[in-house]
Amino acid sequence: MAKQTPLELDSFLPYRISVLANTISTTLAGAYSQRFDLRIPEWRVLATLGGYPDSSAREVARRTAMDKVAVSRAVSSLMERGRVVSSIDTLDRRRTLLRLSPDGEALLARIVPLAHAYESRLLETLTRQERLQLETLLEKLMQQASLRSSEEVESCSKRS
Amino acid sequence: MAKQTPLELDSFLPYRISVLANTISTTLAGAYSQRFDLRIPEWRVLATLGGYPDSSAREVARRTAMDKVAVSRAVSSLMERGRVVSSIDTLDRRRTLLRLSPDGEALLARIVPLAHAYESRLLETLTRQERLQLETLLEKLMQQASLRSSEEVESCSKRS
DNA sequence: AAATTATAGTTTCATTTGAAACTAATTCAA
DNA sequence: TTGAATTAGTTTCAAATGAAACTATAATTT
Repeated sequence: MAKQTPLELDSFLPYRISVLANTISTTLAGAYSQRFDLRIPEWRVLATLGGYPDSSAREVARRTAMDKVAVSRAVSSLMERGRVVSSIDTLDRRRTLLRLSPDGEALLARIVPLAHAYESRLLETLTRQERLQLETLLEKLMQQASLRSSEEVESCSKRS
Repeated sequence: MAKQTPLELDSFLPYRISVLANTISTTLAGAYSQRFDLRIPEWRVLATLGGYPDSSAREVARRTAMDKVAVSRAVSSLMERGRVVSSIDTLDRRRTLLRLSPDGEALLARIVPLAHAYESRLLETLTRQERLQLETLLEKLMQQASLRSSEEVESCSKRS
């Protein structure tokens, strides 16, 4: 032990969550990325358009918490491969409405089971109760995480 | 609802954890990155060397789950700024032993409270019980996540 | 209705990242 | 012990990412 609590990285929550998330993303992406030639941002757009056809890029960005550049690139790539088709919104010609092509639908239909299987695997060692707890915890953490977290943190550092 | 369960991204666990982790990392990094001219990989190396002086780059990589290239770059940058010093291991001259300089120690001492404050903030809405549950859940999830997750997933996709 | 401001989306450029090749030291095997 | 295989760490190159500038359309102000 050192001066203060020396910050054991292994038990530091932000770090643990980051490692967990990374492991999950990488593992899951590994299951479909090369096989379907689909990177994570594309997968997210695909899944979103599956649920919300005729979204604009902006709407997809909002739903996925991706930034608009990432969405733009993912959409281009999906369109090149014929997985997404677009049409101009006649009411607002700045907007492009996006939807899956039949190919895109088919691809999504193949990946969804993979995704669900992986999710099940993650959850399989949890009891019913623990799954409910997880729900609660994710919600609470997400809420705290996205608060402008600066106040305490800043005041801590102002002096020194 | 569509064909099968259409994969609502908002309730898809891998996605939720990824968004949470991203939000946390970004927020936390925002609190020290520009102020101390320290990026996330550097911060991780710094924190690790604080706890485990005279680690080799390899050891740091293992502890932080970073890859060796990232460690190498972070170490270079920390050394340029005089925050880390190195010495060659006389028993194995391939290895470089790393430790914090006094400056590095001082920097770490300033950031640790910020990190702890942010962690506290994340946890502050959780009851004592929920914190224990979180502990259990993170462990279980991490264990499942890092299993070669392929079996089920692959078998699912082989056909179709 | 002309000029200003705002919004949707793309492109550009600079930075970050990762994989693979590389250098140097060590260990193992014949 | 020489030669092959390992291991530590760095460098190189190509791909991914993000911020800011840019284009085009729409909404607002005067």
